[in-house]
Amino acid sequence: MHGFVSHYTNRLDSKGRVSIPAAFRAVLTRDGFDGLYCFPSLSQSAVDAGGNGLLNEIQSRLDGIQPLSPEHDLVSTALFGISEILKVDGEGRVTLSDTIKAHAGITDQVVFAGLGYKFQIWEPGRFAEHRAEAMRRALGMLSDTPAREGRA
Amino acid sequence: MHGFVSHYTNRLDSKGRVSIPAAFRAVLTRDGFDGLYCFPSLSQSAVDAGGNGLLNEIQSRLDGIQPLSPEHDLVSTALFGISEILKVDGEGRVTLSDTIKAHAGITDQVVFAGLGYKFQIWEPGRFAEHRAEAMRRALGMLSDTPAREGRA
DNA sequence: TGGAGTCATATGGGCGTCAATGGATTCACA
DNA sequence: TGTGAATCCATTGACGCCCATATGACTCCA
Repeated sequence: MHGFVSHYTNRLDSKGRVSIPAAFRAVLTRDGFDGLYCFPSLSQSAVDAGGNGLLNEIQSRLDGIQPLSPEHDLVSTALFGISEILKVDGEGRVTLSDTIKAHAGITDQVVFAGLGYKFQIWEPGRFAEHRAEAMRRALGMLSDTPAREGRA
Repeated sequence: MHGFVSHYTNRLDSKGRVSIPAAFRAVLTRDGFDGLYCFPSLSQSAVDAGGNGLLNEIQSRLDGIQPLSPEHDLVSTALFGISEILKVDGEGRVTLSDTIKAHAGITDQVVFAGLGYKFQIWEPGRFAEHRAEAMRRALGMLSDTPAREGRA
């Protein structure tokens, strides 16, 4: 299996730690990134997370922009500056920062949702809404979009 | 990790010293630059800082401009002439000059924000605004970028 | 087919280490 | 000799690291 798929719900403990689902940890390990790269989603109240696969995706976007330009600063601020690298402990847990928790409205539980090259971390209630919305809109997009390789 | 990523908030002590985040220090050490190269951002009320990686980026930018031309003088003045090299003490702290503090509106706290090949130093309040702005505009820039395929 | 045993994951908590911070002492230079 | 800076030392508080336990799924065997 290549990427992050399926979804899992885990709890935060008293120190704010939460276990990354074992299936996702396996992907991160294979990916070779030490830690968990994550940042608030630009358009949703969720957190985008991943490893080198996600990082490469971001870097390839930045490669098209001239360094030292205001545009480059802007995008790299949004993607690198706002991001955080969380350490993963021996048990596969991370501690979410206050910034991240605030952005996603996370309190005591989170949903991990796989999106292939990355995954998202949601507050369970918001994820339920998002999921419903995503299903409706994806249906519309899939029906009038030409067939494309189904990436995993 | 190759570049400056994530962000940190640190305080200035009574002598105006502030600790460079350990993660950034690690990058600077590997980068091999002794000290901290920094200059006021041309477009923002922040300070650009980094090591050899940043210097190389500037140099390669200058390479595209005809030497001895007024344009070259202008750019090299803006990027080299205005810069300062701050000394890093044994604990990994630097003392920001008055010029720099004035430019960025820094008083007692600063945010270090990684932008990959360099990082920026902000007054926390201004960074919060800038961050929100960056997220909004980056979203716009990224979403109408042609979609790419073939991710890992 | 059912039950016991086994295993892996999720979860809880304690402790040591390091980074951030504050202060003091020494040094250089005017 | 005074002023500012650089180096050194001390404190503390967070976080990384380790060990212990619970819980549920799965296997294997009777």
